[in-house]
Amino acid sequence: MDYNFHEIEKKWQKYWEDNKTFKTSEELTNPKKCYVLDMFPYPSGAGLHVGHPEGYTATDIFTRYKRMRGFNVLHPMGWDAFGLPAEQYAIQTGTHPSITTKNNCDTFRRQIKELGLSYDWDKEINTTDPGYFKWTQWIFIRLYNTWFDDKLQKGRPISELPVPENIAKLGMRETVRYIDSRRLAYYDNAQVWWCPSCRIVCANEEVLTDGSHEKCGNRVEKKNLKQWMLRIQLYAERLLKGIDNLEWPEGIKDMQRNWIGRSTGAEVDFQIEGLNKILTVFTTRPDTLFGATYMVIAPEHPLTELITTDSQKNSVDDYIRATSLKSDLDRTDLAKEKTGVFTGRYAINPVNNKQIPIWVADYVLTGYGTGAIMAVPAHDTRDFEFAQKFRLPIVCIQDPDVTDQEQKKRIIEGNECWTEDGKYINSSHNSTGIDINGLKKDEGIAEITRWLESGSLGTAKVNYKLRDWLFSRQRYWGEPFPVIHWEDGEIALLNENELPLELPELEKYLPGESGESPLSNSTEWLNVTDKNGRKGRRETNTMPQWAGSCWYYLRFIDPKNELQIFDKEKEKYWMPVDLYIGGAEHAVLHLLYSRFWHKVLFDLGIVSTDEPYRRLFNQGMILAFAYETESGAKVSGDLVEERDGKYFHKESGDPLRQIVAKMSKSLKNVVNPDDVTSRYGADSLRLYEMFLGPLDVTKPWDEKGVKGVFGFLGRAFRFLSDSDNIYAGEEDPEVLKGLHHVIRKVEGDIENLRFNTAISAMMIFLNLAIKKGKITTDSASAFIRILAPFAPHISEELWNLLGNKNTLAYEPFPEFNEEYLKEDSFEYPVSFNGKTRFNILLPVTLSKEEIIKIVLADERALKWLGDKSPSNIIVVPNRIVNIVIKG
RNA sequence: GCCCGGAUGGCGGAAUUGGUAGACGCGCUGGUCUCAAACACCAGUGGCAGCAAUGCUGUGCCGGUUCGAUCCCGGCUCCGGGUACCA
Repeated sequence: MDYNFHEIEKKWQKYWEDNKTFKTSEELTNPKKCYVLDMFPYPSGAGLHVGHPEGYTATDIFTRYKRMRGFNVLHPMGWDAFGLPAEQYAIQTGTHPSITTKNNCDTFRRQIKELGLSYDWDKEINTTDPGYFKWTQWIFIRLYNTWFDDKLQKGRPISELPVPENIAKLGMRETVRYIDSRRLAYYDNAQVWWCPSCRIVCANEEVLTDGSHEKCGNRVEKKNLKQWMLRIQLYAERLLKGIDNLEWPEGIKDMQRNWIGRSTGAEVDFQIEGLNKILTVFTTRPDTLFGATYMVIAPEHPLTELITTDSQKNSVDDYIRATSLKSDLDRTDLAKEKTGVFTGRYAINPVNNKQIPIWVADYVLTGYGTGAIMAVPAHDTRDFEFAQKFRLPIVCIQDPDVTDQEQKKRIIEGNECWTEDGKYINSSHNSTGIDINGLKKDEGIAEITRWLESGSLGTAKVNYKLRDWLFSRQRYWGEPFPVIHWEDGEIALLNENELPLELPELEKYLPGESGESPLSNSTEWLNVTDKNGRKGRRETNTMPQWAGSCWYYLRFIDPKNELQIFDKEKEKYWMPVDLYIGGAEHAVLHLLYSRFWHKVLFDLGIVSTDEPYRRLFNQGMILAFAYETESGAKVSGDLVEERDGKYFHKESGDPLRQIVAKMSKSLKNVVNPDDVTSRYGADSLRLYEMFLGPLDVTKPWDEKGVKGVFGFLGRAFRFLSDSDNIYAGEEDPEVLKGLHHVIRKVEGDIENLRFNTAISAMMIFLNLAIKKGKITTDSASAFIRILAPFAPHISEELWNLLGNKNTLAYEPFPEFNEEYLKEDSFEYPVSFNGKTRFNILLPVTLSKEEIIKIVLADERALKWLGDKSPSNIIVVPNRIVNIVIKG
């Protein structure tokens, strides 16, 4: 019978849909549960590209396998549908984003269904649905009404926040201000990145290192705007610690750790000479205080103006003005050349009471630590550069652990910077009583920190790079904040029963140039009056796209619940997510934000687990071939022709080079899954995406490669659909061994997400079966069931042809039997001095001595030995024989 | 600069983590079928030498450990990702 994949795939997709084959069981009694989640897509207008099915197929194989192993499976799909493209389209065409969104979702859903993915479509969610974002707003209210108890390291309801007496005494206004200062969500005047092209603020994380906006590629600027912020910083330690117990790729864990950027050190107070003020610095190296020869404060530091002496005022003001004009891009770009100005003022080094000058320089950042540093040029490369440029003293206080005497000399003389360990020198002082000479770094840090704390000159301190999260955008197509700004300055949140706060209809979607959201155009929606006649305006910013994706995995559990965010029992049953697969581009932001929300919800008793995603896996990107000329100019795919395996420009005839690049519209190398499905079928597409290589690496798409798996499926179908090849009775021992081998291989490979080798093993088995010409019904049945998670349509059809009436989706996955895998002989490779010379088939029961005897008696061994005798013979049972000959 | 990956035939990739390098697939070559092509099927296929048996060589480069190294150690080169004056 011919492999008519069109018909087969249509038939079974209809069957699954009609029978709701993949509907999640609402019985929460099966102790074996498995929640398998894909990173849900933003439904763009372009439709699916071949990158999407990669992750989706992987999770689908995993879930289909788990179902066959008796697990109760939750495997949902939905749409992260708020976002800029739909809004930009609305600006251009006037089409409401909800219409665009709906159309795009319909396309995505159709395409995904055509891949035969076993989602429970009754669980579908859409972040733009008021029934969904009602609960996003609800969580925002929770964040607003939560404070972080530093002692307990836990978020608690704001009603439980103790207000210090000295603040309560100051009255209502100060009390409210205090409480507001502790809320996890706060409204603040923030210096923010502004993208003039998108007319939107961006989170720090959305600005690339070259100063461009991640979304559009245009330059961003700094701007001061009142914005909503989330105090993710307070959760830094929890977020960091939580990483350790996760079954995530180590690389992703490292990225999150680096992003949180914990560093331990101390805050040290320096008296400012001639002012009754203290300048506090953060340092990771308090042990190097004796080498601190100057200090630096950031230009934006609040004390800068005060510290500056009259004589230095002009030059400092000029410097501050110059840095404020520099974009942050320039500031980091010019990292090589340090700049700065002396303030005219001195501070007192607490370890030796020495006067040290205070400088202003933009290599010190306002946002990190205290915005001021003590500079130890001998032991910090940045300070060293600065000191060299401005001829500031460089005092070495560590005898470096180096063997090179020349280098040692340079370091001790202050001509080279040393940041590694060494014994302290020049590190004692009579009047302060401190002496760490001779100690090493770890001891020195501990000793000085103890000394600082005992004299109340400083404290041990932990700092994090992680910044608070800028949580508002000047956009229409996002979740509205459930917030009203009253004319008297009060900020009030809506009551839960007023949710969802929906978006108003607009005529114009264009945001204002100065940074106000398009929502400010909607006067009817915007202006509110309370029952006392007090006037107010709604918050016109909307939430960033991260908001909806921060908690969607929770809503999938109970998507239609109108009364609660989800049913508590269901949450308890399904959480945590057992396997989460998506692109590595979300390694930091989405996963960190999401973990943060989850921890807050956990602290408030809303969810039952501390972490949302137990096991994470990142699929690699799928690249495509592209073409460039000899000079490296890229050529659009439709202008390329192939002749004899070489590539030429269709118009100019110039020879072209084949390269591998990201799929992009401009290169015209985007592969549309629909094209592949129509030519080879969904099963082939699925199989090929998995066969291409390991799931986690980037790999190039090669259309020709699909033929390989298509051929495999075709052979499988023609062989197994022909009843002449299937017989009842005893299986051939070789086939039986092969079958159990492939069962074991596929089972292990699915658990470890190594689908490429699983497919290869199935190919090997099929080749064997075809060579033998026939297999038993039992073997055919088992083979079809191990193929099913990978290529479900063809498997259902073959299962049906085998005489089964029902879907195989819940049939047991075959178990391998160790008995059939046992070998009674092994073909030993015999090597001489490590080089394999011949193979010899021996029973596995032989002892080492017997093996040596037989091998040495073999005439091939005699040939290689010649007249020499072996000095050593190594026998590794069922592995290898190695004969060592000296000379 | 720092952190994390990676480098294996013409190509995508395998290799039980120290034990026969190149599984499986693509491509290519030859053959069967066909008027021909496509499909399908059979055989071959790392490189060099040889009619062949066979030999030599071979996992980015240099060195080391080992009976034995794609795998471990030291030193490089190149490529990819992340991050960047974070004190």
